[in-house]
Amino acid sequence: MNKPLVKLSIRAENERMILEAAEAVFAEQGFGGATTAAIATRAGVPKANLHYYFATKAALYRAVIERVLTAWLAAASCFDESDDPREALSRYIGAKMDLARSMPLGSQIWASEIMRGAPVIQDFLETTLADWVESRGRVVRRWIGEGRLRPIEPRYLFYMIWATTQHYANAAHEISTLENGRSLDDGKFESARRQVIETIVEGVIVR
Amino acid sequence: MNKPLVKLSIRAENERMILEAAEAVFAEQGFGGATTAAIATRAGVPKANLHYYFATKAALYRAVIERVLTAWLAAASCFDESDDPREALSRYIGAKMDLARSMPLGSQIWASEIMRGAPVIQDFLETTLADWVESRGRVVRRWIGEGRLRPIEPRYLFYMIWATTQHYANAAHEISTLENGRSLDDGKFESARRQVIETIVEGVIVR
DNA sequence: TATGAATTTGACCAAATGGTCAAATGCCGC
DNA sequence: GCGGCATTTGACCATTTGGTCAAATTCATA
Repeated sequence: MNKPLVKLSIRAENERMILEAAEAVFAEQGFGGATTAAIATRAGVPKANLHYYFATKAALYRAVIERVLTAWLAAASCFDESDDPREALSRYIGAKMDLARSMPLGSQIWASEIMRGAPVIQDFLETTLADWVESRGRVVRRWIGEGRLRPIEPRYLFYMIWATTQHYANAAHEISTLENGRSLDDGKFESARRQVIETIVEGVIVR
Repeated sequence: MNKPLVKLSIRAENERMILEAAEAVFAEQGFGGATTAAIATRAGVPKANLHYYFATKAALYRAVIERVLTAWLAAASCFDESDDPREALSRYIGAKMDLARSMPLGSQIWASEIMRGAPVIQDFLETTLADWVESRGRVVRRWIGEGRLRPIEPRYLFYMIWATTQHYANAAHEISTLENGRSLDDGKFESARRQVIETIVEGVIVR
């Protein structure tokens, strides 16, 4: 029998619980600082059970990273939804902000993976990401040629977008400390989102 | 005898070597992933000798963090060197870029400290940083009132500056992968620096 | 150069870590 | 309800970890 929408198979359900716990622990402690015991406890299963579903800590980590990667690709595709620079950039930056909002833990893991020298996602950086930067860089250069964008280096623009949007996930704790101890509610996040889009777009667009 | 400029005291010299090694290991592995053995090896001293100078791993970590904090304060003061928004922002952003360039490891440790929930620097966030944001936020609001800046929330501007500049340290590996495997040379870094300043300033200034 | 303090270090330890295993239990189609 | 598979789990293990210690060595200075 199979009622995936009502009750997932035992395997699927347990893997989901473990992945969720792993995401939280990896995000807060980093790969090195995370322990399988802590993850198991947080998931509410004995450690041996965790190792039944994920053979090693590294394999579990890879599974977590893969989810983030999928989400990254979805957001990246938003860049192509328009040929107008203002609109394309707005959409892309907005999608990245939403990603940071909806997957803060995944975004943090992404950041610390890169700080470690990307041992797991190096291949992704060299292939998919490099291609994306190359092709979207050409689009940006075309806009510059058409006099619609100021003469900028596309990569440095991408870095700025990635950095700023990710910051709302990576530094969520710092931000909530500075916002009277409360994390951004939906309204405040929405104004931050608008301001980030507006500032970057105004910063590069020719009026 | 005391020739501090030619030969530091044994203590000062060894502490420096250990701190340097610790900075590298903490930056790459995070607090949890770093081992005192790895730090000692990198510093070229036996582990027991490391513990002679720094009683615990946490104490060593705190000592490393303190150096970053000092550098942060120095850069922060650049905001006040002018009353003209374009100039003040340019100077501050430039100083932050230089900080990321000159202390990339420290910046990475800073970032992962905040991702962990700032267990060590929470006090700094609540006092010094909150005060800085409050007072410089007032300056930004004054500029807005004078019609020199577009109506923005100052904090979101600071977040953008911090995020973008730090990214050049945090994501140094990702960046060098995207720059044909070579890390930014002085010339490229200088253009990135210029573009970051220009984009943010143009993004918020009223012309 | 004698002396007390600072430094060095190999050997050691208890706790924590990632991971294993085999026995027990649950589940499901027949 | 039976047989075979998936799942669960406590006990266990080798290695690594942060940290200690006491004996040996070096240093500064009187």
